[in-house]
Amino acid sequence: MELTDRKKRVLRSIVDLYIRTAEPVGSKAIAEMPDMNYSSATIRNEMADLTAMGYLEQPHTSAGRVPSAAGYRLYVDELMADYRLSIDETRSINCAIEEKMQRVDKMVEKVARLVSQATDLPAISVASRRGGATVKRFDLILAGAGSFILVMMLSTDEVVNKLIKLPLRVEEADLKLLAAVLNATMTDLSADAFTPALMERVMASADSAASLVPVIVDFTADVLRRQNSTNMAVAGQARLLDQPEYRNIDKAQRVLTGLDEETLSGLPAVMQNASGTQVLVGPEHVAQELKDTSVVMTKFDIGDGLQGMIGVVGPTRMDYAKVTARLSYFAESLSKMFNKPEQPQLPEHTDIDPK
Amino acid sequence: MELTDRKKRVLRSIVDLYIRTAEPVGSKAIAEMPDMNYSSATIRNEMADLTAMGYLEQPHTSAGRVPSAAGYRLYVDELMADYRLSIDETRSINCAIEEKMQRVDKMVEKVARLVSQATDLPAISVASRRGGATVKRFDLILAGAGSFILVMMLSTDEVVNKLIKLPLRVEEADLKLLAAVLNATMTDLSADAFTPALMERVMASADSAASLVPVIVDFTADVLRRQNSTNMAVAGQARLLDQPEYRNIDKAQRVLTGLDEETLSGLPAVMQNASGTQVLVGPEHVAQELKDTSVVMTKFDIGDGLQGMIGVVGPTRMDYAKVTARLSYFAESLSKMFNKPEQPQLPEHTDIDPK
DNA sequence: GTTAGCACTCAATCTCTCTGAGTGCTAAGC
DNA sequence: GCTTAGCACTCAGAGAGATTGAGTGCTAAC
Repeated sequence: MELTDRKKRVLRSIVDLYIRTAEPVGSKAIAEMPDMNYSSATIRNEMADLTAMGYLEQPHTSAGRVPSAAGYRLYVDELMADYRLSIDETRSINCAIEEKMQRVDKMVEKVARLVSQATDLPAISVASRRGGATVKRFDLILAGAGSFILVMMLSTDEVVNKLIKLPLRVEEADLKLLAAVLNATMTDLSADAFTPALMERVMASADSAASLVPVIVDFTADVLRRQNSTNMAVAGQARLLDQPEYRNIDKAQRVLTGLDEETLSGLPAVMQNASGTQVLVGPEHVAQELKDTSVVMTKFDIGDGLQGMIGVVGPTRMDYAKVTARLSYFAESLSKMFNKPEQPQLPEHTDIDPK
Repeated sequence: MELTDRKKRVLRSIVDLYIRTAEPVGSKAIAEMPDMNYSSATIRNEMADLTAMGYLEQPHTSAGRVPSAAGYRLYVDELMADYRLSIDETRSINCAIEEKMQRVDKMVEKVARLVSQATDLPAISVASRRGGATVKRFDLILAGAGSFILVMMLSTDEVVNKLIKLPLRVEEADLKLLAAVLNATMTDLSADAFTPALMERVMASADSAASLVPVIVDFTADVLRRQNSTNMAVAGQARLLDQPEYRNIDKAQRVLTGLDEETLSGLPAVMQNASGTQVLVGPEHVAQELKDTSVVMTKFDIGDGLQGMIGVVGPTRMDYAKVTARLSYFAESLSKMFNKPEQPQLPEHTDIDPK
């Protein structure tokens, strides 16, 4: 059977209406729409065809039709109209973003909260690092009898440090020597180069300071490994319960259980090679728990070798056009914000962890 | 009317049973309990009295009784039996804790998740700093033409750093001078000492390096302020829906909305002066959204000037004895873990933020 | 190809009754 | 004077029909 233009128009109207009402859509409702100059019987025939083709489903005989996953897919890819953000919407998104974002983890949390607020749905926000970091330079600063500070400049232009306390005397001279050794042997190595063999080699060259080596090597490897880690936050889970499909507690619970950082950790991978805004409809999903939801995600650039991602989780019947529009605008604004010219007066980014 | 011993026994039995069943408790059920050698009629009289005294409530005439907030209060403070953890329980808590916890923010998240798992309820975990930090020492390391690294050792024994890039040449000599000035004027000052006046004083002494001062002063003030900040995580919100009282979506939604970091930020303050495990029953609450829940919280010591806190949010009818027991055990284990003798082989704590 | 008409289906809603758990009160018993 | 058996009363909740109405598929006429 062929998917005529009229069939597409009918399908589109059905999805639109279903998105608004969350109720199965009947032939009469479609026939009565302004641009639809056919009787309900005709629409009924078309609907029967669309059902046969797999774009619609019928909860039970005497109910209207509901879009199937394939129906949504078609809608998202071809049929849906662009949603234009109102000035009010852009303004409220903008001023939400304006606030300073300092640490990455806090930033990720805040972005998640903002996105959730802007879309009235649970939101995810991720910051992940591209590629492996290496150490560009080591410095050691004596800090007291048995303690010194290890400072590492990374290839990402970040600086990482650690106060190391040992139950033995540390001399200024040892540190000087050790720093030289470290800079000679351990710079420009990625995380997986930190093997026991390397450790031995470094210890051999370190001479009288050999006892300090293990702590440093372990720590360095740890930091590099951690550089590849991703930061993720979820916010606004409770908003899911605003959606009529989750008035059913068991459904709601299943989805809410799936809405934590651990279960969602597979999402960034899906976006890896994708660009622009991505819509995952129901069954295409990663996490089992989310099988009757949809996820809309989009990437953006944070700068400093970081890759940002924001996304929204909602019922399969969500207003894709609106959500996509808001998400894209959000992503664009965030990209701009993070990549705007640096102002020398202000710290451009912060490497602290107020433990 | 006097609260006789028998009345207390009846009340206790009612709360116990209600905690188990989540159903209003009738006189017959109490009368049939092993140690209760009275007829249901007698119990009925006692229940009528307890209702008059405000410890019980009646959903409707022909239903049983339900404990009121006052009833729970009395139960928690006086009546409830100690719950002994089974070996299995302690073991599973222990091995959950065993995993290494590295960064504070990650640690807080993980603890929240563990606590939630151990109690089957949504959990909160907080790490907050006691008292104001100061800088003990400044170091400046030249890192390139227009950039240098600022390293600060704090009174908390933490080390914080920042790579500063400026659109001007920086000389080794300037940095030496500046470091001396900073160490002379800006050490041992708490966050609120960082006024514009201080900035001017420092700039005056900094001589040729004066242009570097603003960035440094701002950053330092910022770090010190941030040192007082608290880290909070919430986990397992979805578990709330396991509880029969939250089969009602609207109730569930209200509470879930209240279960985010922002709304709960008032909780730590409540614990400020309290010690041991604290039970907040319903109306005594901070957040409006949580008015028909209870919160059980307990403090523990993380070391390094950090104060930990874990808590659980659940229906007013939660198994206080069990939750309290698990929480206390958890807190104790965490205290032990964080304060165990340092092992020189391993980094004892980490000050990085892999932005 | 389109549409009016009609018989059919079936979830949802409403009404009504019934059931039983639970109560309060009274009067008899220890 | 405390305890208890007994009884009348209340009322939420479950279950059984009956009713409604939105929606369908099919057919025959336009």
